[in-house]
Amino acid sequence: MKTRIAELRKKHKITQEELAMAVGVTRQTITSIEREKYTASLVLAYKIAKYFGTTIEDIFDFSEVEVEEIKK
Amino acid sequence: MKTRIAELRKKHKITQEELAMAVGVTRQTITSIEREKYTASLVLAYKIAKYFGTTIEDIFDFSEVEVEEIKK
DNA sequence: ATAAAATGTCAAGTATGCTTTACATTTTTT
DNA sequence: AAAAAATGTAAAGCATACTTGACATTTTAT
Repeated sequence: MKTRIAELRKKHKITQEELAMAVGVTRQTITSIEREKYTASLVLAYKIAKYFGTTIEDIFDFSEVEVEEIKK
Repeated sequence: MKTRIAELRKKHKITQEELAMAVGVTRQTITSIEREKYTASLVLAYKIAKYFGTTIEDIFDFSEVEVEEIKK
């Protein structure tokens, strides 16, 4: 899954290590998520979003996720 | 993790089975998430949120998640 | 140009998010 | 009250999200 993590890190001039420490994971986890090796868990996604002061949907790209909506 | 899934299901009068089918998981997965047996994955959380026409943060309760914020 | 820092990669191991199957229990409908 | 529908539970298995350790490669600083 594409994310805006690397972009936000560069904008704020922080390393993967610094972000990793702030959100409680290893630097390799941040690398893997940025490189789309795997998708962040819900809790980690939230922590990253809050760290950058925004929402999960603003950082993680769900455009390829197909969704149904409830009928009213 | 607490969620508002059961509440929204009741409000809209749909069963766990119906929600499960709509978001592409088994009925037992919905049960497990409602009963807090485990936390939904990011993609599933998004699908459920979109199904009910709202945001992840509105359905899943992150109040117990500790977060750091970037220093400006 | 060299050294240091940051990032990428790999592999093995652990934990968690799901699936499947089956039955129990509760709730709703008849 | 009985039957049907909905939900709860358990266990085993699979896939994925992470951790750890180590080294390679790239980027940045000197």
